[in-house]
Amino acid sequence: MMGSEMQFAEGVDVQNISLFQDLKLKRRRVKDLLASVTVTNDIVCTKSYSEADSDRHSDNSSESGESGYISFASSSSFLEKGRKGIKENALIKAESNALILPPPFHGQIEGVPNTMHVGVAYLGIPDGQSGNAPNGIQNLDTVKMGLMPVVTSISESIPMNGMASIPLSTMVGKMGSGLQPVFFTTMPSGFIMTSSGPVPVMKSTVISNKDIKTNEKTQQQNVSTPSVICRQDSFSEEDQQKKRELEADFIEHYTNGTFMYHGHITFQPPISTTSKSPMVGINTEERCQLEPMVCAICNDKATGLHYGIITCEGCKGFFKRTVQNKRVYTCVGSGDCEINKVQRNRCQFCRFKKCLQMGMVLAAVREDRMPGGRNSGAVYNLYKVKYKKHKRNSQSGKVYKQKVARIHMESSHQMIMEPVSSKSQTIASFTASSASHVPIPSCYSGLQSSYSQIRGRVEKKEGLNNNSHGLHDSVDRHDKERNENSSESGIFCKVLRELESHQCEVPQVMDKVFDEGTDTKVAKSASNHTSCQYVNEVEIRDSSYFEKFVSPTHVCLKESKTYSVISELLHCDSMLDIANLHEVKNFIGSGKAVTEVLCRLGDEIVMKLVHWTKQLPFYSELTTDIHSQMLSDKWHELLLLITTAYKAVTSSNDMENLTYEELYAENFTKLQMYLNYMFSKDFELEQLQAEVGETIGKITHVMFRFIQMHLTKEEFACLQVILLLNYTGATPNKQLECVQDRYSTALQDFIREQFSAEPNRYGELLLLLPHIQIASALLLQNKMIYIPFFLNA
DNA sequence: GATCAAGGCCAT
DNA sequence: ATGGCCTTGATC
Repeated sequence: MMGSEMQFAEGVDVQNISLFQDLKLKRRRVKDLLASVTVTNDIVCTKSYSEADSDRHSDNSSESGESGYISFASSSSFLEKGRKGIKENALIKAESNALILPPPFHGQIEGVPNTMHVGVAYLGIPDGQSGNAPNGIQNLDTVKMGLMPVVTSISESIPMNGMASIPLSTMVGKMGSGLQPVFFTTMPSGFIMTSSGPVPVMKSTVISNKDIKTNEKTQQQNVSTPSVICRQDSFSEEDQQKKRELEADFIEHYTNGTFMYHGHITFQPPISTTSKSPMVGINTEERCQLEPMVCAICNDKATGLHYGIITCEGCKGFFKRTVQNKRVYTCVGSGDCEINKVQRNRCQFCRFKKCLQMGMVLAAVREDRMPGGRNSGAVYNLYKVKYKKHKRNSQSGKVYKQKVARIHMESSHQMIMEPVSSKSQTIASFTASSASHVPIPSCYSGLQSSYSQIRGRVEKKEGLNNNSHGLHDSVDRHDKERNENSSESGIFCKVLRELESHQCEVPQVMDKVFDEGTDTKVAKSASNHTSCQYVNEVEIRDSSYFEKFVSPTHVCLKESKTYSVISELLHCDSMLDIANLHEVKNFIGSGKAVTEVLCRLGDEIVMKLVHWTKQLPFYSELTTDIHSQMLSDKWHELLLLITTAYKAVTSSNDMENLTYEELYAENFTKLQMYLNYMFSKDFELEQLQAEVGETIGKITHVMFRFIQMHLTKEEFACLQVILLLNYTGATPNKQLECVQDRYSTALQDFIREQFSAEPNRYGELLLLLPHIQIASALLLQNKMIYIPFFLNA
C-alpha cells in the first residue's frame, strides 16, 4: 500500500495526475479529494489518492498499490511478477547509490525458459579482475561480454547455467572505465530484451537500438534507452530495418516499462466490410445498419466501443489487463503474427501491438479503476482518436447490434502523441484543432439572449463596443444558433432577466449597508441599513427573481453584515495563488514531458481549488456531494476567472492606460513564448493566431474589462463564489439557494456602497461571468485549458 | 429512465 | 489468462 503524502509545495502526488489528465473532473473523484483533504491552518494534507481508492475497492491484490495505475513516475522495482514458480513481486531494489535498472526488468516472464539470463552484461572485465573472470562471469565467444546475474530472488526458479547469483549491490562501483554495461533479460526462444545499447551482437540476434538518450550518467557509460533484440530468422537486414522503423513508436511505448505513453502508430482501421462484404451498391449507412459489429482487432463479434475502438469482450479485457498490470510481452515469432478470433491468444505481443496500432487508448483504462460512467471525449481527443457515435439497433434484447462502427482517425500512420522533443509537434496535436462548432452548454443560452440586450446598453454607455476580436460576434452567432427555450436556472439568468424585465438599473438609492464603527475602509461609511425603501421596492415589484437574488432582505441575510460575509471569503486561502504558479517557471525547461508538466500544474490547481472549497465559510452548510458537483463543473471557469481577474486585483493604477490591443499583444506574446518553450518549437505568429487568437481575444476582453473597472479583491472573492455556486445541475436545494443569495446580495450591497457612482457595476460584473464561462468552455473543449497557466505565469 | 463504456467477477 | 456476463455511474 502506497501512502505518499500530498504536499502542495512539491506539486501533486503523481497518483492524482489522472484528475487533470481526464480534463473533465469526475465528481466522485473530487468528492474523494474533498473527503481526504484536511485543512489545518496552513497545512494541507491528504491521503494519497491510491490509498483512498484502495479503501473503496475490495480487490486489493494490486502489487504495491500500483496495479491499475499508469504512473508517470518510474518505479523503483524492475521486475514484476512472473508466473509458475517465479516469486510474485520479486523486487530488486538498488541501494541508494546503486544503478537503477530500467524497464525491461519490469517485464513479465512468460513461462520458465530453459535458459534465461537476467542480469547485467558489460563489455570487458570489471576493474581489478582482468584475466581472471570472477565467479558468475561468462565470456561469450562472439564478444567479450560478461554476465553478472542479479536476480537472486528468483534464482531458484531459473537455471542460471552455472552462473552464480551476485547481488546488484556488488556490481555497483565495478562499472569502471572501459566497461559498457548493458542490462537485459533473455527471453525464451532466443529473444532478448535489453535496456541499453549498443549491445554486442550475440549469436542469432539482431539488435535494434533507438533513441540514444543523453542522460549524463548513461551517456558516460554509453548506455542508451530500451532496445529490443529480435531473433533474426528469415528476414533480411533491410526488412528488419524497415519493420523496426515502422514499429519504432510502438516499441518505445512497449519497452519503456513505466508504461508512460509516448505514442504509437495508428493505421486506418479496416472497414470490415470493404474486403469481404458482398453489399456492393449499398450505401454506407445502410450497410452499417445491416452488418454486425466486428472487433477491429480479431474480427470476432464486437460488443461496442472499448477504449476508443470497436472490439469484442476478449480484446477489451485483454487490453485492460495488459495496461492495468503493466504487462510486457514478447513475440516468439517475428512480431507480425496474425491476430484473428482463432489465433488471438497465440501471441500476446502481437495482439497488444495490434490494439495500439488500431487506436486503443491507454489513457482510457482508468488509473483509479472507477467503474461506470463514460470517459470524457477528452481522453480520446487527447490522443486524437476520434470516432463517430454509432447508434445501436436493439435486437432481441441482445447487446450485439447491427452496425459497423466507423472509427475515424485523423489520418493513417499518425503519431497519436509525440514526445516533447518532436519538432513536428503542433499545438493542435496536443490541443484540439478546431475552435469552431463548440457547443456552448445549454445553461448559457438563456443568459446569452438576456445579457446581449443589456449589453447594448452597457456598451453604449461605456463606449465599449470592441467586437473586432470575435467575442461579440460569436456571442451573437450563438444567440442566433440557439433556441430560446433553454435552461434558465442559472443565477445570472435570473438576475439578468430580472434586470431586463424591469428595465431597471440595479437600485441606486440604497442606503448604507454596513454598520458604522468597524475599522475597515468599507465599513467606515456603513450604516444600519435595513433598507425599508428597498424592501418596499421589492415588494411592489413582486418578483420572485428579484426577491431571491437582488433583495438584501432575504431571510438569510436579513440580519447579517454584508462585509463580514465578504470578509470571511477574503480570509480563505487566496485563490490568487493559482494565478501565480511558480511551478510553471520551474517546470519549463526541466526536460519533463509536456503532458507531465501540464498534468502536474493542473493537478496542483485542482488541489488548490479543493483546498479553497473546504475553507469556504459555507462549506459545512452544503453536502460534500453538492460541493463535488459544483467543483467538478466549475473548476475550469474558476481557473479562468482567476486568470482574468489577477491583473486587475493585484496591479496598481498604472494599468489604467493599457489599451485592449496592448493587453492582447502582451497575452499573445507571453503565450507564444511559453508554448515555444514547452513544445520546443518556434510557433509562427500566423499559426498561433489561427489556433488561439480568438480564444486569447475572449480572455483578453474580460481581463481588460476587469482592469478598466478596477475590480476589487472583495468583488473578486464574491465573483468566485457566485461562479462556483452557479451550479445548475442539482435538484432544487434550499440550502444552496440560501448560500447563493447570501453572496450575490453581499456583492450587490458592497458595490452599492463602494461604487455608488456606478449603478450598473453589479450587473456588468455579472455579465462578464458568462463570457468567462464561454471562454473556459472553449478552452476545455479545445484542450487548451492549460493556456491560463501560461497567462498567469 | 435508457444508453453506453468503464470495471469486476468467475467459470473455464 | 481469458472472455462472457454483470454492475456501476456519467451522459443522453
